Amino acid sequence: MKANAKKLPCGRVAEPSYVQPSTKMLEASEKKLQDFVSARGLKQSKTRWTIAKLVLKSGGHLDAQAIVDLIREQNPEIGAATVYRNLSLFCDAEILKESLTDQNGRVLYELHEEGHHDHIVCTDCGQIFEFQSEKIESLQRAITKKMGFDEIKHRHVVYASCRFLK
Amino acid sequence: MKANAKKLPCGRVAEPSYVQPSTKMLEASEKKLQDFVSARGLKQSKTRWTIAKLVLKSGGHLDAQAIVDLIREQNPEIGAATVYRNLSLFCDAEILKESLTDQNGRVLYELHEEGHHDHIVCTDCGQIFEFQSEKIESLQRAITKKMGFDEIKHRHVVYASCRFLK
DNA sequence: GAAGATAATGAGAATGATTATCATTATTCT
DNA sequence: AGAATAATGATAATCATTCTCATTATCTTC
Repeated sequence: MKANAKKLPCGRVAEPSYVQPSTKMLEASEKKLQDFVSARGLKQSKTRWTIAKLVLKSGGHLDAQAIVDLIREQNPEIGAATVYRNLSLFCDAEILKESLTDQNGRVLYELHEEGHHDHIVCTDCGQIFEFQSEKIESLQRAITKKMGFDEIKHRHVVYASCRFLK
Repeated sequence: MKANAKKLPCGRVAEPSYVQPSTKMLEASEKKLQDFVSARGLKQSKTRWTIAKLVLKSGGHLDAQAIVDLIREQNPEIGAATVYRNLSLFCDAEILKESLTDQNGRVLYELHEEGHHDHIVCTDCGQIFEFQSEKIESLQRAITKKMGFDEIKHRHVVYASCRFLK
């Protein structure tokens, strides 16, 4: 069983392509945020860094509410509005992105990494898994182009079950 | 230019695969709703049919609010809550389904037709286009299966622009 | 076709997530 | 240190959706 494979509630093993962000990745994101703040003439804020570090460390795939809870659990003095404000700023800074919606239609945030991937949302255990397929991507690009569009982004989410019984 | 092709705001022509629902389709949906109501021991309601007919005729790709507006424009006496209640019921009855989210994350309803298709949302003109690719579908099924999941449904949405200038 | 049972409705209250407001605090620059 | 202003926290406002409840409409049975 690979290092990042996960034992599912059903007993089977799936291997989420998602991996805990590396130190390198974290540092790159922090630098990106740093640069963004400088470029816009914003100020350094202790609170913002507290939020950023926790969000990055969490690895993403959380909705706004879950992030608010995560932050406030350890920092009850930080207001919910501030968390929302910073999530929005993090997306502008491209260290986070809103890239899929869960079963309930809530947007999930994830780390803004290079390289595109799509998602599988497990409707039983709620976990998010990732998959990549260059074939699918290129087919999709070809179709989109043929129809006269310039693709900006896409969301390809499979809702699937890892039921106990087949 | 084909019958159902649309001239886009940018001047180019795209051909939405979506076609105004046929009489046959509408009748099938109405029968389905009829059967659903009977099977559940619900009652015939004039209001419900008013809503159903307008929604089906609209062809879908509208969010809940837009549907509420559509109904109330012609039937101000119908309450918003009733529209919501019926949209939910229509999904249970499988004459409608929630099958994609627009740029703003709002769920769009569309007619529950046989045969799956994916969507392109134009970020300029807001129109919804459909595409089908058996190749993409089968690749996706294979990947999902290999990862140990049973696919329930998927949402594959391309957000794309038909800008005036390339 | 009246009576009783109950589904359906409309109005408005309640909810829940997100955004806006505003006075206060923190940061940066000079 | 002082001025300028970004950032914050608390809370009000907003907005879509859901819930409540009294009333109305529909269906069944006789």
